Amino acid sequence: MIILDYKDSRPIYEQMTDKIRKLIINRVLEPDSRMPSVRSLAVDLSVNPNTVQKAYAQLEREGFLYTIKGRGNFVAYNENLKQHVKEDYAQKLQGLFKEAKEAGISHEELLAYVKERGEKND
Amino acid sequence: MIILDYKDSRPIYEQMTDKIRKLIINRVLEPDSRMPSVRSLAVDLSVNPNTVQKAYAQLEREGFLYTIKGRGNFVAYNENLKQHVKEDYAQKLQGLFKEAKEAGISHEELLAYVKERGEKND
Amino acid sequence: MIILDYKDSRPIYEQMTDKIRKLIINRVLEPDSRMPSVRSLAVDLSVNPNTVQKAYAQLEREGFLYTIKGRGNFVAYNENLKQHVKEDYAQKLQGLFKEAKEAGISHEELLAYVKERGEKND
Amino acid sequence: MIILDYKDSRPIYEQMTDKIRKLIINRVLEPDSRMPSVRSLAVDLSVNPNTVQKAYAQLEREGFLYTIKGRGNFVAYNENLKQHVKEDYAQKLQGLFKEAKEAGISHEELLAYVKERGEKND
DNA sequence: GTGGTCTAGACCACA
DNA sequence: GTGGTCTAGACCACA
Repeated sequence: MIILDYKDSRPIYEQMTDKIRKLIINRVLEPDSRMPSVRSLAVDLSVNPNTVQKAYAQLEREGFLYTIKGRGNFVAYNENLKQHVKEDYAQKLQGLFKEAKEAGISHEELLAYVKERGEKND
Repeated sequence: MIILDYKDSRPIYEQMTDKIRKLIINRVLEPDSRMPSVRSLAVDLSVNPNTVQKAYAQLEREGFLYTIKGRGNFVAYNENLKQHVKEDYAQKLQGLFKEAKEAGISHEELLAYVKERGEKND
Repeated sequence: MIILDYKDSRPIYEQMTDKIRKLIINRVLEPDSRMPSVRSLAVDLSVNPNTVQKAYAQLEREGFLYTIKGRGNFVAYNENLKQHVKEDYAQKLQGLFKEAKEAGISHEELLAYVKERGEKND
Repeated sequence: MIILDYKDSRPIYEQMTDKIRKLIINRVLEPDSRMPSVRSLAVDLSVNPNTVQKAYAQLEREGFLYTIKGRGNFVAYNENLKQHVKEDYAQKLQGLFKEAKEAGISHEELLAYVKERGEKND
């Protein structure tokens, strides 16, 4: 269920970590289940094995995967992870609000505007 | 008033466009006032003239500066620009909310969390 | 009656030659009448005298002005000039049609489209 | 199929964008096909890689190319592009007609003259 | 002096 | 290998 968008400006390995992370958080990939091997996933996605390796390493650093040498990569979900993710989005959001404020737009103004926009798109 | 951060991962020319854009939007740089010349700003920031040139060209494309050959670059603020900037932040915010939602975090939950965090930091 | 647009991308001297040329062709500036001196026009338009000089020299080359040393520049209209101008526009138009054709747009298609557009703008 | 004209007053990168744009619009370069790499095209045309880079960046901004870092530049044709190009020529044509009118030449007169000229050249 | 273009060549992230 | 950024420095048109 990983679809890569080559026209996306983000690097491939980042698209992969993002998608896999979501799959883990939303329990689509079950805790302690085995991930596809680097090589097989590389073949499936028509991507360089280096790229898959890079994505797995990144997710391991973040605590979403753990590796057992010779056996493979496994899903490492635990409740703390969701908290980390929340922290992450909270930081990004605060950064965005701070930037907007520097550009003369309060976060109330911005939220009101987004709400209005959202309704149009419904 | 432009300080470059070489530890920042963003390219120098992008840091420059971001800072100058903010100065223009906040009216620190007045409409139709002259920007420092490509060369003088390059010397001030210890940066290559090409890099300043790239930043100025970008800002011209965005409508924040206009250029008169042989004369210099000038601030081109008009009221439409703030609207564009607002649109820009609104889009980013919607993108962030959408992503968070995919990670299992509603935008209400995220905003509540950010509010709580913000109060701690006060 | 010469208004310069500093936000126009064309160089100042070219804007000047274009405007003066039109004034001559349309008989606003009468044949054999005296043009303002380089210096006075430079002052009037808040422009470098070099720039006025360049414009006058260009118009002399094209046959729209003639110079009498120590007396000034004079309007040199004669019927041939209009023909030259017509030739000039005809060439530009053919160039445009040729380019459009290379981009896959016939001149009939283009003219039809412009006509349609024009009616909307009325 | 790209030939540069060093006697042309237009900058090299602009000649390149113009030629490539035409090749894309006319489907000589097929959608999603890979463009030559920045470096290889630079060598082929005996031009600096920065210059090719500038041309590709311009075409990306215009929507004719899309870039995948580490992979290359790809043709991004879609039907909207032809419409944009048509708009572009229509605007130029209207500008030309307006100018000619100010010089005392109606667009009917100009078109008739061009038609006559064209027949001579056949 | 001022911006715009270009070369030669380097370094980096990504694949 | 591939694109993106950057430096050092040159040359040109324009004012």
